[in-house]
Amino acid sequence: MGRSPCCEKAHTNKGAWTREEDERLVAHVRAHGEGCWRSLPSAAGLLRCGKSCRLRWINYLRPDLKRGNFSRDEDELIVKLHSLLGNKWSLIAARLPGRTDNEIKNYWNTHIRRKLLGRGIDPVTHRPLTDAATGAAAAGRHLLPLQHPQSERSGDGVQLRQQLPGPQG
DNA sequence: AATGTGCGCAACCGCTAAATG
DNA sequence: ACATTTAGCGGTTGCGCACAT
Repeated sequence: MGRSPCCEKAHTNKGAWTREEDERLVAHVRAHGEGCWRSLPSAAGLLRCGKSCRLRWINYLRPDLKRGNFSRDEDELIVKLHSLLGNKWSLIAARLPGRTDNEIKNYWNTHIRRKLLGRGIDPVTHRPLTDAATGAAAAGRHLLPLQHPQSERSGDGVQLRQQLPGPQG
């Protein structure tokens, strides 16, 4: 049958990573590369799920991460890309070197989304909010999810790449 | 100074497409 | 062709900190 299980269900740590765990993960990836996440935990001596290791590496430990505040250019680029791609954070992150999809997603939800709402712009459609929608947004209710036709999962925004700006730097 | 509240970030959860036997 | 697992993605949650009361 298929592959062997992803990770041992028992004896896996959860929650915040310790410094020692980080060091083990970094050392292992440096030595062996970002290969098979499934076998990485045992090979690196970590009591973590491979999925957790991958997330930790991509979002926090990768050496090419910028970290720190988003520049105004990055801010504007995220808004522009989001208007074209919708919540395709990985695609947006691919256009922002040194930034991760998780980081951009967090930044969007905590900063940009609020900023757009403050300007009376719907963060989903990037269009001016109607009075009714404004009321709903102000009340913190769920707006109807609006699919960006170009950003359907199947299409993956491939066609869009022609109209998108190139990677920064 | 103590308590309450909101925000930001890291990590987890659940799902899907792709890969594998 | 099918069943099963992996890798990756997006949504959500929970903790810790800063600020307000």
